Amino acid sequence: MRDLARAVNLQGGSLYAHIESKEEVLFELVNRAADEFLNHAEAIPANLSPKEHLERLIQGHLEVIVRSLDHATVFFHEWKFLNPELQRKITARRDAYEGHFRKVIEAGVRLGEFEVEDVRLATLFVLSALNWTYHWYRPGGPLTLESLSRHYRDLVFKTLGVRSNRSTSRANGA
Amino acid sequence: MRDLARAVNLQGGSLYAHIESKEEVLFELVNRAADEFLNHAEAIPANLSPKEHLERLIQGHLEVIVRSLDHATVFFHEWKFLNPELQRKITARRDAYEGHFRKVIEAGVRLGEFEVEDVRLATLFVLSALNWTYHWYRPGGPLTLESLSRHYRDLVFKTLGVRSNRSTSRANGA
DNA sequence: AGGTGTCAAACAATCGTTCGTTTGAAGAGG
DNA sequence: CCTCTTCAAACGAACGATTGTTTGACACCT
Repeated sequence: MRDLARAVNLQGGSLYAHIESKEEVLFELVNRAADEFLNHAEAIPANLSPKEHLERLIQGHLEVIVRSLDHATVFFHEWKFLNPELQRKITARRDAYEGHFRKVIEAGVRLGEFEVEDVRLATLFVLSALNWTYHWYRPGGPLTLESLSRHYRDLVFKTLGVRSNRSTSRANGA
Repeated sequence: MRDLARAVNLQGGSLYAHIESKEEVLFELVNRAADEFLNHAEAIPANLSPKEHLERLIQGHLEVIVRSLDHATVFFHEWKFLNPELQRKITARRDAYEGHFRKVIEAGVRLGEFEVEDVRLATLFVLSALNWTYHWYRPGGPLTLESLSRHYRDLVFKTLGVRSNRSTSRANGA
């Protein structure tokens, strides 16, 4: 808390003129990170095909992680240190977010765009691959967000058994 | 430290007759978790096909995570709190472990078993999907390790563009 | 006797938080 | 223009608890 205070040019105790407790601040942090993910997902138009929709979900997800590495890290980990009631609020939002992915994959399977044995496991698999990005991606490196998004979109599509659209994956055949 | 002491029926300070410091204990924990992963990987026979080899790697990886959730959690996170020198020892072993996956994927691409644009990114993608398992898998639930391994193996194979072996993934087509 | 392991106590540092006081700017009344 | 009051914001010291670790005395085993 004293570190936080110093960051806004305050004495440790002075923070408590503005906040209730350390936990309240943590919740605010985690919850706003949840906002970032959910806002991206909810801003996607509803009339897209599952493939297009999922591509946007992937882009948004990676964008949030890459552009706000710290927020993503807090979102993925620190909610465990909230009290049970606040934890429930966060996990509810996380489940809602996962729902966006699951539903679009379900729709894709229904329309024959995807071919997947177990939608729940496939959703988990895909989201896992995306989430872990915060462990290794460092902005300013050689890999741009756009390049990462394209590669990961292709990998996800393969994972979900997309058949057509060989345009991008037929490059090197040596 | 007092909690650790109580777990072995000792007083807090008595621990220091056996250990150097808290950091030493943490390193031991993280390093032994690294052992678990590496031992599994190194026990795989060298004469397998890339597909078989990768399947064993996936099985071993998930087995370590599922059977020692706590160890895996510590391995994935707590190494960051070691001093730089000890951190290097851990990341070196992690890189070696990732190398097992990368090399087998490389070999698979070379032999035409896999079809992948960027081996590095594909390796990262696959390992990410596997690693995240510790976030949600809970032993004793409806999903057995064996079932998880099979599903994830199929998903990884699709991700890596495996063409043949439709035996397991042609079950439900309604 | 001589280690070895354990205890209880204490250590300095740090934690989140509280509290009484001071500060400084804004508004009211003359 | 000056005073007086008000009030939120900040200070700085202190709180009780907890942190990792050290110390010296005591007991046990060879």
